Amino acid sequence: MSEEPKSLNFIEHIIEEDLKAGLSKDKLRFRFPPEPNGYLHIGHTKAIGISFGLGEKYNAPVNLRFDDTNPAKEEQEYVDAIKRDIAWMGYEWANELYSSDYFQTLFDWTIQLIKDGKAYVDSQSSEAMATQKGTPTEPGVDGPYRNRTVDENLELFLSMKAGKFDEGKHILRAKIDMQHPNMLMRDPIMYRVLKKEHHRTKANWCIYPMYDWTHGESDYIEQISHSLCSLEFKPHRELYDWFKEHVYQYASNELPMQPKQREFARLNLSYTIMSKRKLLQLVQNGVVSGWDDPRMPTISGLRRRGYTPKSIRQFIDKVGVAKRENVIDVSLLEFCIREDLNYSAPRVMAVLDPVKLIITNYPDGKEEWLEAENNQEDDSAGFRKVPFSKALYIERDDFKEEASSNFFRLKLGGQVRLKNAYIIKGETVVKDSNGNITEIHCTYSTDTEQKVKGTLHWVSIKHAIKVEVREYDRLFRDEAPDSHPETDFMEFLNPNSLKIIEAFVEPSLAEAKVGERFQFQRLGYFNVDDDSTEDLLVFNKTVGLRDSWAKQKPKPQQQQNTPQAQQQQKRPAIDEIKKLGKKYANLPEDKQQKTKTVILKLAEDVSYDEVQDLFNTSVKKTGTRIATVLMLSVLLKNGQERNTEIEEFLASAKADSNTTLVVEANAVG
RNA sequence: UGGCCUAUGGUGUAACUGGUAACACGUUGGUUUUUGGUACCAAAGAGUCUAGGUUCGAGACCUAGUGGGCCAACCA
Repeated sequence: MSEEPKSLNFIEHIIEEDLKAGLSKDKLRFRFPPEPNGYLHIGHTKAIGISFGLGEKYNAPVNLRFDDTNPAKEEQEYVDAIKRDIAWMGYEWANELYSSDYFQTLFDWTIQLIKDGKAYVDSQSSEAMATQKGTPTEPGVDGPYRNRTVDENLELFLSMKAGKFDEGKHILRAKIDMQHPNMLMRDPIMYRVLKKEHHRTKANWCIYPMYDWTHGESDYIEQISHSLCSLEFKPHRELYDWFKEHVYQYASNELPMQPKQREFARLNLSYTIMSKRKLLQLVQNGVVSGWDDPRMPTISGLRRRGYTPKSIRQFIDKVGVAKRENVIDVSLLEFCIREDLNYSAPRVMAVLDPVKLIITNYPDGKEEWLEAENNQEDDSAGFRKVPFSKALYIERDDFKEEASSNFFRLKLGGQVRLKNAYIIKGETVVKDSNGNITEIHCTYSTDTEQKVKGTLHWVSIKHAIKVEVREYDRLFRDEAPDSHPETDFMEFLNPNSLKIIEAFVEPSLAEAKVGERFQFQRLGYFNVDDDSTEDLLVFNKTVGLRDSWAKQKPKPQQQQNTPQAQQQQKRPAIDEIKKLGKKYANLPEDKQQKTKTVILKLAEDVSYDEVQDLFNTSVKKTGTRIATVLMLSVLLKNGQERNTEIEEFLASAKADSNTTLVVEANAVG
């Protein structure tokens, strides 16, 4: 089987070029560097997929390195959860490492930097330092302690390490350039005093290195070839390189490889939030049951919801890697899980919203065990038996007393197939005093060869198992809940994101184990939740089946073409015309006429100044010039006075080689 | 009043050293079907933000403009 040569993303291009330029393939090494301060979410799976994916592609080691330099926020619980999630995704790390393992090396290098006059101790308040630092648009100024002697710096720093100072009294800064246009280069902090116990180094240290100092040097120590991170770290690269190049002077013999940081755009998913801080808020406020609530975009939440590792990896693969901001539609994630489960999930029958169906010509006490195919997509899946009897449940939705011919389900006088069983015909209904249907009566026929349009799923009431089904909707009603500066994301919470249903399933599910996934036929994919007990099975709805019937139902009132309409309204008329004009010359004649009418109409909203800008459009851009002539005709008609600019433009248009342009220009006169 | 990144169908990603846009999701039809699922077939949908330039030729290169993003935590 020949694989299609898949096109490379920009990171793979960089690696290929490095390889071509002489980098030995066995020097390739990657890393995934989470901070253990929260659970991994779907956004992280992109970063994981990129670095571990590269490792698989080039057969290179990938380290799992915990970036644990802030004892105030980090916990062992998160370390464990992160390892569990990455392993579940099916990735294997070469080494489990911690930045805290490098604290001593980092410290030693720091002493050298101080001796070389590249770092100094500052003893001001954080406010004073912030003021001196300037803003993105204004340069900073040097602080009063910037020119301490090497000896003084050394002594102070050693005292910091020895615990002689309280938090906040002194910090160590790199000495770079307070006027630098990149704020990160304005003497960034390297160490702060933190008298906190670290989850690994315990009380060994009371000074802790900052991210920029630690992260790059950790890459360097591990001899990472390509250090991949998300876009917001782009400005850090300059500092990353600064530290790296200085340390390289001390260690190039033992550590010859200088890592290369490259940045990609992080993943955003519509209708979900991707900030660890905000996800923590949902957990702490009890909005969800925990980090692994099936509505959470965390890996553990998706796992509990029934997503497979394969589907998530597939998703990440389809999403691609680039540098522009993006919002992925959740429908792509849903596609990936359906695609996977379609091949692997056994089919069963379950009724979520039951109504009783009595087969009047079926003998009272009789029951039959009929054969049912477990998965028509998988020949090895085999068959099982399902019980059939006189009284069944079917979905309330699957019956209407009367309906048009495009309703393929059961109606009075109509025939329909019961999946894996017989063909039935709707006869009468029984209603309660409110007019609600309580029973449907029908007759059955054993001639299953007949062609009928609809097939329904069902369960035998006598044999069915009562279970709990949890149906989920999106957690937020807004497409981008955390992108509104005015409104807190919590305002967009969907109050109906969880629906608990009492449902009935076929008896073969009695043995279902936690985590097992099924297709409830005609409904969707479900898995057995951790909350299941001996007495009650609990199912999560992972995702519904595609439903082209549901799509037909919404009344034609709801026009959903709003995005385009909005775009056109927002766009200034002049821009719209430019765009139309650009392709004008290449259009067939009938389309040209239509476009012309549109341009003439839009031109009513265009000012002379806007048109004037286009007078010196280059000669070869005929379409734009035709549009300009058309706009001009409207302006002149509306009272614009002729001036020399206009005359010159028209003259040049009349002299053009393009006949359409000449015709339009002559029409203006 | 600065620096950096970015701009391709509705969405996401492609287009090897420049040779006139491809794939996936979604959408819409159709065929098959004991799941209104799956599978299969087909269609619509962008001419690559705008302008200028280099070139025989630009989505790609250069310049400017515009839109979007990031940068002022003793967080990572």
